[in-house]
Order: sequence, then structure tokens, then C-alpha cells
Amino acid sequence: MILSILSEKRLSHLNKPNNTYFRHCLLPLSFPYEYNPITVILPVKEIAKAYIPGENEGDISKRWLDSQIGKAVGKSKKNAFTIVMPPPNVTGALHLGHAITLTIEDILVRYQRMQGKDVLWLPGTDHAGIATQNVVEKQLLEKGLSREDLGRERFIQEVWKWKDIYHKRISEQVSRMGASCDWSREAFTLDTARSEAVNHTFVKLYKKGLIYRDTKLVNWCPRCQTVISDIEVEHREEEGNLYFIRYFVSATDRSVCISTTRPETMLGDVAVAVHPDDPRYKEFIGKELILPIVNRIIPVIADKRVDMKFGTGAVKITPAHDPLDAEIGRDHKLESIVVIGPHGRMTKHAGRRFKGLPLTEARKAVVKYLDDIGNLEKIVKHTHQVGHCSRCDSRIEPLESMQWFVKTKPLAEKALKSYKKGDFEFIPGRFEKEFTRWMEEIRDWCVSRQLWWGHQLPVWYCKKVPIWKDKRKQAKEGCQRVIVSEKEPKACPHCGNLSLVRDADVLDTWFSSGLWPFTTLGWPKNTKDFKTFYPNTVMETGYDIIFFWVARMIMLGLEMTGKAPFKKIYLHGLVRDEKGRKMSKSLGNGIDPLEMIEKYGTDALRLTLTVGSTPGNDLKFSESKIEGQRNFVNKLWNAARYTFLTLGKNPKPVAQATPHGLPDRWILSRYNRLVVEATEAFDRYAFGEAAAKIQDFVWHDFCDWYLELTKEKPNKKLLSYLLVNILRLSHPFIPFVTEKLWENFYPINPKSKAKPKLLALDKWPKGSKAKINLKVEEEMEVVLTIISQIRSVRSEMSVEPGRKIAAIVYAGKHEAFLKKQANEIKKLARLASLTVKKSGKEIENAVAKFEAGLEIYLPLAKLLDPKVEKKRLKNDLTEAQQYLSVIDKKLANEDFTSRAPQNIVDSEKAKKAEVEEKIRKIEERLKILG
RNA sequence: GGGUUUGUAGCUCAGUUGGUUAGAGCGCGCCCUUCACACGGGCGAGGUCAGAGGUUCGAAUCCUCUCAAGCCCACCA
Repeated sequence: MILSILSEKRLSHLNKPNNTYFRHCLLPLSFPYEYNPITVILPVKEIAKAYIPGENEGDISKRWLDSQIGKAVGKSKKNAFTIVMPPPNVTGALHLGHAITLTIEDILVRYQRMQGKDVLWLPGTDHAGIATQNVVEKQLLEKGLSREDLGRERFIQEVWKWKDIYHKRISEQVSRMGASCDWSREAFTLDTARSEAVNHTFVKLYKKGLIYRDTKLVNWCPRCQTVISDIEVEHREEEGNLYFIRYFVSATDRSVCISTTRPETMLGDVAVAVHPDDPRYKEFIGKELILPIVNRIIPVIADKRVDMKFGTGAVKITPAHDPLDAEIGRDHKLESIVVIGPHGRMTKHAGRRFKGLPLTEARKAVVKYLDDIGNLEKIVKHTHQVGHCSRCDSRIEPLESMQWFVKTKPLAEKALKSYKKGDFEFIPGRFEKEFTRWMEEIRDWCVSRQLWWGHQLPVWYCKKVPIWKDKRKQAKEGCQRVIVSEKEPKACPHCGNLSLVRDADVLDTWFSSGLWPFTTLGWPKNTKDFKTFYPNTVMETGYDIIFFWVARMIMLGLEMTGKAPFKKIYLHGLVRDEKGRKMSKSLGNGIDPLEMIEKYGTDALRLTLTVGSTPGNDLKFSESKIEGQRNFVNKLWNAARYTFLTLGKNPKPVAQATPHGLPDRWILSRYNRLVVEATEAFDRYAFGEAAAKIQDFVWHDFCDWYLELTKEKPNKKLLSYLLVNILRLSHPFIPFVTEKLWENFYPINPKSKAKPKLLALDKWPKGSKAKINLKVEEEMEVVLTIISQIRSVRSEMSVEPGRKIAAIVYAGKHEAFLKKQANEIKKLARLASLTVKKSGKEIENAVAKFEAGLEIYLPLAKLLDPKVEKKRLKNDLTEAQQYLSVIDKKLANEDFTSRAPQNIVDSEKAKKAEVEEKIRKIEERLKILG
């Protein structure tokens, strides 16, 4: 239980009715203190003591939706800032991957909006072909139904029902993240507009010869019962066996030994290949071998692609089931014998003995058979890469079949050219290499899928279809031509036949995603949105889908619109668990962002996903991190609460304020520095850096120092000015709490018809470099040093916190401004009196500190033990001497003094003088102490 | 096999174009019921910047190599 970890002391503190604390923890039944949280009456205050996200986020979210803060105007191209949301799948719930995407994009978008840009952040969802079909099928299975039971039409209806539910759910969750997107332009990859655009694209590419149909070796997932593209195959190292099998030369007792990892495929062997230069096999080339079990006569062929060093140097050729074999088979005009069928079972071509056997059993049977007839030479352990389906993890079977392909070479060439021209860039830049290499080595993209859920190919066949599974079944009637058309043809344009059949396959999900940056804007119609918002300004997504998505968008965008679809590609890293592992269902280490939102608030979650993260680098997520960010949000809340309490009723946001004293001038300088630096970081897309800077300012400069320094005599106008701008600066990161606090400046009147003045629609502050005042910052540094030094001594000497002591400071050149800060110093250092003089006599019976050219004396007569003080001084002395030796070493180096820039040398000299002075002072002091 | 990233305090990470006595948060130790905040405040301990060379007056930062971890790509049966 939470309370069990609290110390005794903290519990005693809790005896005070501290409502806010108890709202956050459940009380154990055995709670040892008499305290009943139910009886606690909240103190009547305008602003709660602690920020409770759950009580505010809903209202604020609604306020944003009602005010349509995300709605883009769409008038001028010049001022447009466009980003389309990577569409979440309609398969399930929000996960941390979505959370980081939405957070980064929302930060970017809110910042740009505050900068006055006409921002379009276009939301949408993805029909996610295989993924969605799989979940719906799974659901049906629970009712004991298969998709075949329902039939295509009814099954698709089921999926649409599912889509409606999950689409609503995911959209709500997107809003919960604070995403300020333009819901009025929401799109779905499978809605009418997008489907028409997909058909249009397919037909165009076909007519240009960039889409074709061919029989090739493809990746077949026996579980999903569909073909998948090369990049959907995940290669994983697996331990297996290497089988050595002897093939005899026809009518002799000589033989060739081959090695294979998949002995069952030998049933489909059509040759054995060796390297032409391999002396071991030169004499065998052209000879005929007897394929064991099958007893087929197969030739020994020579091919340079054979690796002499692997295994025996002789390789069996099975064109139907291995990519390299398929190539070699094609070049040597070999037959291809399909022995493995689409369900992962052996076909009739494998022979009566093996037909119908699942692969694993077929392997056992083949191996046993070979062993029995004496052709199995040996079996050795062997690790190798095995392809798995990225959707269901089944082993992929390379199968030969007729599919539709996109000819990618010409598209990739355009993409590379456009990249070299500088049309778009990657953030971080290193992904450029990955992108260009992939483009250079690209292979054709298999786009047809044997699924039901998706864009059915706009393809018809005259008369009966050559069914992909078995091309032998081609019908004899009709002209058998292929008709590719945006609209359903009534008759065959070639022969007038009225009997047409539509291709049953659907398109790869990524085909429609690849068009997303422009189909969402109304393309292929030349809409106003398309004219205004295309190309997009930024594409933001995870680096794990560069090839799946980013590359395809670029290729298809260039081909279809003539322009690269976006100018910048920002790639974020993956969210991992605290140990750096990928989050996965099987590991059970997944963190539910919604649970985190419930517990800590959306703002805290957003900060956790951005602060201290850099683009392209993975991020470890842990609950202790989000807890820390929740604490920050609360800190800001309380700083604001203090400010509002100070400002009194009806606080006014102030646009300008005059500084009264050093702390005022200092905080203004620091504030301007912050705005300049944070804005600059934002413009570099360094969001993590900007967030850290803002956070640092709020927590340390503002709360720890400025508020404390000015509590006696707060400059109300300046306080208001600072808070207003802190809210603006932090708003992109933590929109909820800042919008809530903003309400105190611009109260929400539910009865009023006037639009509320929302922070989300306010302006980003302008900082000025000219207002960064180095002199003021240096002076303040001295003040802060004094306070820290005195606090440090107090702590070291165990002076009770309540006890006020005296201090004397000989300030030298700092005297003038220090005198003016005496009150602040007294307060923060808890002093009864403070004397500031230019210089003076050494003070006896006092603790002495020599820092920053100052002499600080704390007469603690009664507390002072000369021995302890001597020890302390000696420590200070050694430290100073060590530092001096470092500087001396530098200055003694003639190369340094002659070659380093003068200002560097000067500053070293100044440091030296200061340390020497310090050492002198400490030594004197030690003399006095004896 | 090729490519790439990372290695900085016990943990998670910052560290701009080379010039700091190397920083933050969490954790740890001591102290604090001061009325914005205990989801807080103060003070403190803790680091040969993975290792070895090199460039330079000067390297956590640039170069080379080594080691370790991760990721991506690749048709070695």
C-alpha cells in the first residue's frame, strides 16, 4: 500500500487534514492514524492546492473541440503549415507509440499555431488490411465462425461494424492526448474519396506500365493465407540443421553431396548447381544425377552465384521454393515444380507418399526416407536466418504465384533525384543513408493481397479468371484479357464479352497509406485544400516505418503529383520499457498510456515523452519518470496559484512591466534568454531541448529564486507578465494545465455567447536578445552565491533552520549593488543582520568563506569550534590549490599563452588572480586560528 | 557479411560551432509542519566522460582503431 512506504515523520505530517494528499492515495484499512478522509471538507479556495488532471482535462478538451482550435482556414498557401497524422489502425486502442507521435505533432502544431501559422493537422485512421481482418476473424472464431462461413460481403459488413466502434474509440483517445487536429477534415483510408483516389492511382500506374502482373516467387504466409511484401518479412536467426544428402550420378556409383536446410524441398529439385571454377566438381558439370526418392533425372549445372565455401559447394536447385534457385532456374530455363501448397502442406507433386503432409512432418518423413535408403550423409547444427510474417509471426514460405507488382525502379530514381535536389530532408539527418540505400537497392513491390478487407483491385478479366492459386485453371472462353479501369466495365472493351470477373484480391494497406499526404486533401481533384496545403510541411513518424510508409509516400507522391509530398521528415524513436526492451504483448511489459493518463495526467505523460529525448533515439519509459513530470506540472500549478493569490481578485494579464530591482531585472534577462533559446530550439525541431529549457527556467529561476527573492515586495505587474508568458511557452508541451490556469486571466463564462479567449489560440511570446543583460546576470550570480554559501555553512555547522544569525560581507567591487539586495539575502539566508562593506578587518570567532572575490563572515561564536573551523578551511584551501595548479599548468604552457585567443588567456589569468586571492585569505585566516 | 546508433554519477539522460573546477531529474544521506507547492524546500555525497592512440596551445566534444550493447539491411543453400 502506498502509505506503508511513508516514513513515520511524513505520517505525522499527514495528521493535519491535508486533503490534497489523500486524494491521491487509497487508505489501507489498517491505517494507524485516526483519520477519516471522507469527513474532510475541502478548504474553500479558488485554486486547489494540487492540480488534479482528471478533474480538468475533460472540460478543457471539450472547450477546444467546441472552439475548433484545430480548424485550418485554408486561404493562403504562404502562411500554411501542414502535417498529416499517421493514421492509427482501427484495430485497437491507443498505445505509447501513438502517444509519442501525437505528442510531438501536437507540440509542433500548437507552437506553429501560436506563431500565427494557418495550421492544418489532418487526422485520420487506417483500415489496416491484414491487421483488422485478423482481429475480426479472431473474434468470429470465438463464435465458431470463419470468414468463409459468412462469405465475402457479410464478412466485410462485420468489419465495418468493428471499424465504427474502434474508430470512435481511437478518435476519443486521440483527443484525450490533447491532439489539436482539424476534425472537420478527418479521413479514412477506405472511405469513398480515398478509394476513388486509390483506383485512380492504380489505373494510372498501370497505364504507365508501372504496375504489372506476373508470376514470381513471393512471400506466402500460410496462416494469413496471403502474399506479403518483402519488407513485411522479418528475418530472425534460428537454430536448425544442415542436412547433407548424396545424389548419385546416373548409372555410376559416383555421387555429389549437397547440403540443405530444408530437405523436404528436394522433392521439387530440378538440378544441382556448382561453381564453374570449383575443381571438385568440374568433371560433374553436364552430368545427370538421380534425385533420390523421386528418381527424377536432374542435371548438374554451373553457376557463378554458387558459393564454393558453403557446405559441400554443391547446391540443389528448387525454383519453386527458394529465391536464389528461382533466379538460377529462370536463367537456365529449368522447370519449376511446386511441392508446397498455400496451406503449408505438400502438394501432389511431392508424390503420393508426402502429399498433404504439413511441412514439419514432411521434413521428418523425407529425412527418414533418405536415411533408410542410405542417401543421408550427415546432419549438422546450423543457425540461419528464417523469415517470419510481421503480422502473425508464422514462418514465411517462398511460393511461386501470379501477383500484381509495382515497378519501383523508375519511382525510386525519381525519389533519389528529388532528394538530391533538396526537395526534402530528414531529421535527424542520419536516416538519409538508410533511405537512399534502400531506394538504390529497391525491388518490385508486390501489392496484391488475398484478403477481403481493403481496396479491391480495379481489375476485371474477360471471362473466367486465371485464379492465382493455380494458373493451370485458365478458362478457354472469352479473350481472357485484363481490364484495368476506374469504373466497373460493362463489357470487355476488346471482344465485347459481357461476362467479366473482378479480381478478388485487395491492395496492400500501404498502397493507400502511400497516397495519404494528398488523398486527404481531396486529390485527384484539384481542390482548394490541395492547392493550399500540398506539399505538406512536415511528415512526422517513427523511424521504424521509413520503408513501409515514408519511402512509398515519396515515390507515389512524386509520381502522382509531380512533387515530393513533404519538405521535412521528422523521425522519432521507439518507446521502450525501463529496461530498454520493446513493449510487446508476449513480454507483458506494455504500458497503457490511458492508465498513465488516469494516474498522472496527460500533461505529465506528454512531458515524459518529450523532455530529454532527441529525434531518432529510442526512449525508455518508466513510471518514476512520469511521476517526476507530474510533480513538475504541480509545481507550475502552485507557482501560478501563488501568483494569483498575490495578484488578488480579477487578475489582469499584463503585456509589459517595469522592473523595480535587481531580481526583477535579472528574471527579465533570464526570461528573454529563455524565449530566444527555446524559440531557436523549436525552429530546429529540438523539442526535447526546448522543453528542458522551459522546465529549468520555471523550476529554478522562477520558483526557487525569483519568487522567493520577491515575496516581501512582489512586483505584481511583472509577476503577471511572467506567468502569462510562462503559460504561453509551456502550452505546447502541457496544454491542459496551462489552459486551465489561463482561465484565471480570462474567466470562462458559460452563459456568454462570445468565444472564450483561449490560450491555445494565443500568440507565442517574442524574446529579445537585446534584453539579455549579462551584467545583471553576473551581479545576481554574486547574490545567489552569497545565499548558497551561507546556507551551506549553516547546514554544515548544524545551525537550526529557525535560528537567525548575523553575517558580514566584505564585497569589494560588488559592494554597491549588494547593499541594495541586503533584504533579499537576509531573508533567504535566514539572517538577523547583514553588514555589507567594501573591505574591513578580519573578524574573529567567525566562520569565513571566500568566494567570488567576496569575504563572508558568520560570527557563530558559541557554535564555533576552532578545530572544526580549521579543518573546514583546510579543505577549502586544498580545493583552491588544486584548482590553482590546473590553471597554472595552462598558463605555464607558452604555446597556450601565445596561440590561444586573447580573451581565453585573459579569463584564465583572471581566474588565477581570484584563486590566489582566495588562497591568501584562507591562509591568513588559518594563521589567526593558530 | 554490410550499414548505423549508443556507451557521461547507482538509474534515466542533457552537454550547441573544441575553451565549465563536466550538468539535470530520479535514487541515496542529513535537515526542515517558514501560510504557492511534502507531487515541496535547503544542504550534501557520488564521475579517469567505455578503452587505446592521434590532431590541437587546449578534446566528453574532431579523426583512427579496439571493446560492449542495440537496431536496420542482405537470396549463402
